[in-house]
Amino acid sequence: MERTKEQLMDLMMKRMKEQIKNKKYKMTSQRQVVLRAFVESDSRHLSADDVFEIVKKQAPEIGLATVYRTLDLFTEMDLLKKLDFDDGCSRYELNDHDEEGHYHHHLICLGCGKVWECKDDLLETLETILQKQFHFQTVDHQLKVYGYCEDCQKKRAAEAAKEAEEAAETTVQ
Amino acid sequence: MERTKEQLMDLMMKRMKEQIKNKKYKMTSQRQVVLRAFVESDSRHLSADDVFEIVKKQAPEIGLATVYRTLDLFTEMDLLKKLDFDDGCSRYELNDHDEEGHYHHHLICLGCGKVWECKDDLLETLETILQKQFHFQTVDHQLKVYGYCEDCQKKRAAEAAKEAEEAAETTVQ
DNA sequence: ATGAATGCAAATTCTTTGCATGGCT
DNA sequence: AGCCATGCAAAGAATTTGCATTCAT
Repeated sequence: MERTKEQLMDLMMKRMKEQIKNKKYKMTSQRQVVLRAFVESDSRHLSADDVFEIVKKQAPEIGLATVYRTLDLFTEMDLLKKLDFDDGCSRYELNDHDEEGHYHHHLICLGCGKVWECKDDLLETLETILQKQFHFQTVDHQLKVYGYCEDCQKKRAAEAAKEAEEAAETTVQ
Repeated sequence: MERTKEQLMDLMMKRMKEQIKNKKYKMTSQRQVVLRAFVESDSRHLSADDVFEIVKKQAPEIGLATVYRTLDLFTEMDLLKKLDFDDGCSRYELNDHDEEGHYHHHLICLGCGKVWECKDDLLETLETILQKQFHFQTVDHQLKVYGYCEDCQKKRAAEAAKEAEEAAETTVQ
């Protein structure tokens, strides 16, 4: 069950390399260093600037813009998850989805802003459980559900069909 | 069950006036106009700039800064709820919590960005229900829970006690 | 009359972009 | 070689702040 940081780094690197092969991306030292920042860091939720500060130690010449671009890319690659804790900047966490579909939730303290995590084995009477397990006094919650509405599902299906068709033509040629 | 816009406006105005009495706030025409923007608007989730554009028609001299300050104030007063749909700005909605504790959730389409609302009668197998009721294909969700951690609960309790004490002293004098 | 609220403009903060240069593949 | 990725600086966008003035109480 336990996994060392090296093993995690290897796993994430493997996942990055898979995607780099498929798509037209390149492996760069900057990208490795950014990924490592997340694996090594003790704090789970890093902002672009947090990452920048960490990464400058290993690669002093790196630019903040590169960090932003890398975070975007990793999010698109599903290596990271973009989060928002209402603290004025986007934060990111490693997306190591070991158990499929097991999200975790974020408890944000209105007093000190600290963020706690809780597994989602339980979407039962949420607040009762938060109270019991975390002694967290819930004031409010906001659930955001991301996905595709009916229209966009159709659009995407149509696009996928068209792409498949084009791919087939290319192969024939 | 149905409520006209005038009734809603009256209700919200009443709630504002209550708070203005208690605290040291003042009733201004700008604040009324901003509140009205939310009551009258057909779109439920307004950004600061949306509000600014609406409100300029009624009060052309108003400043964007005032809109921001008013939105903050209303949020603090619990008249509005601050939302975040990942579209680069904060949005606000009327907080008319008729049925206590009945939140609603936001479905954000990854394709077109449209936002849907669903009542929270049901925090059962979420995705199944979203699929059935909204034909919404869930890809991911993010639940944010706001409240107070154990430490802050203690701090707040202590502060409340101190304030009560001071108030008592003042009364005695 | 007093202090809170406003409008305006400048300042901040986070993030993105343009472009010349460097570095994977 | 080709072209993606980088660094830097400038641009953008959302939000906040300072300050003189206005306005509610």
